[in-house]
Amino acid sequence: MSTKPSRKEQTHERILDAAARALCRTGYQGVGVADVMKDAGLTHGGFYAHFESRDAMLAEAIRHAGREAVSLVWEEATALLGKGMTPFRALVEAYLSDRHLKAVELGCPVAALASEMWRQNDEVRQASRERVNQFVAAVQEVLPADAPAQSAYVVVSALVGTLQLARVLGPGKQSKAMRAACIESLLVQYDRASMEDLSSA
Amino acid sequence: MSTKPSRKEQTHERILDAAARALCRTGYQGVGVADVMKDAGLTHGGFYAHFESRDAMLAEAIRHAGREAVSLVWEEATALLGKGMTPFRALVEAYLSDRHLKAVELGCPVAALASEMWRQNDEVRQASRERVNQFVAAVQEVLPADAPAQSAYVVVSALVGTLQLARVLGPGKQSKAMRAACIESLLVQYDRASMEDLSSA
DNA sequence: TGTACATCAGTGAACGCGCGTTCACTGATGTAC
DNA sequence: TGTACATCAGTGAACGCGCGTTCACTGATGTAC
Repeated sequence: MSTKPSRKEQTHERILDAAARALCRTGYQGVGVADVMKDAGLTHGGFYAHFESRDAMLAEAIRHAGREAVSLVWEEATALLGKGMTPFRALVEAYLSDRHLKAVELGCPVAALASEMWRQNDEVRQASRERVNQFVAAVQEVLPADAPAQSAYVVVSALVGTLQLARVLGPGKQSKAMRAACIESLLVQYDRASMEDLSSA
Repeated sequence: MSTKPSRKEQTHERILDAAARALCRTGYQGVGVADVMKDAGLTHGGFYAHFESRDAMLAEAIRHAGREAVSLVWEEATALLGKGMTPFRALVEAYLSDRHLKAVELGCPVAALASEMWRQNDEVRQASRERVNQFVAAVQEVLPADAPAQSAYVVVSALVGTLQLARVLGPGKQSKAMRAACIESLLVQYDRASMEDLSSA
């Protein structure tokens, strides 16, 4: 079905890789056209053969960053599922794992960008909003069916807020303790079965 | 005790007002020296008589923004206290009020800046960290004494995350509903008395 | 298979612009006598 | 009270720099015959 990507498509992908990383590392305003191209092993002049504008690149980069983050968190969560955790708990623990805390460049763009999102222009803000909604939908998938409406939003807010604060305050014991407290709070609310496991252990 | 502020001190305060507003509106990287001075009714040349550098201004502006936010949220919370709410509930409802949602410029700098904080240089990051810690301390004050350790962090994360997401997704019914869900979740966890009021009403 | 040509991804110099910072200067304020 | 002078907050031109964007060009790839 999918044909082998052309030379240009491969280059495009490399630029997006660099752009998504820069986006999570430096924020929307920190992403420079020349730097991104350099990271992708190119000179800046070729940029406009790949994107209509810097903003168009940002919009694509957010989607790309979202895919990268899903793959990182999913990988971590799969390992935890293997240890017998519920899907909800695996997601929460993977999201607040040491690995995700440190891997800003390949991690969740919502955590990396949330406070800047509303300031962006329509194109970029819309792409950002979609990423948030996809995150909410993913959480919805692993929530018990009888969870109250809007629970997925509450969970996402808690995860994003906690990861952001942990990155500002940490690393250290404080970061670890506050992430653990967030996990416990979410399990108490939405995954009683896991909590009983915890307290009996 | 406090003497009348000098002309220069008054000017300094006007610059900080403008800087704090710009900071919450545009993020760290969006704050321009010339723009801030213009907003304060001055020309850009005088800037370095007031601050050693742009970063020094940012650090002061965060502290100023924190004071502004405390005053806004406190004012809103006081009104709710008058209606008989517990201090905890008043704080949570004030923080997630329509007014705070809309008043980005005068609102909480943690919500406005959290995802950018860890990227700043030592001076600015340190000032930001202190603001976070003061927020946590304020929440600690209104939490029941028997709340688990780290609860204040969990509450702050939830509040900050929710306000950020509400600003990206809203305004509209969705924003209102998700804020209400966050409030309910926090009351269930940390203010059972208020929750019983709610369910009996 | 080999040659001639068209296509096209990527190069690098150049552009206008806004930024943070510096500095010689101005004009108002306040002090000394 | 009035004059002369020192202080100092604020002005505006200038600087070097990095940014997003444009464009004429190069050199490699692929196609036609």
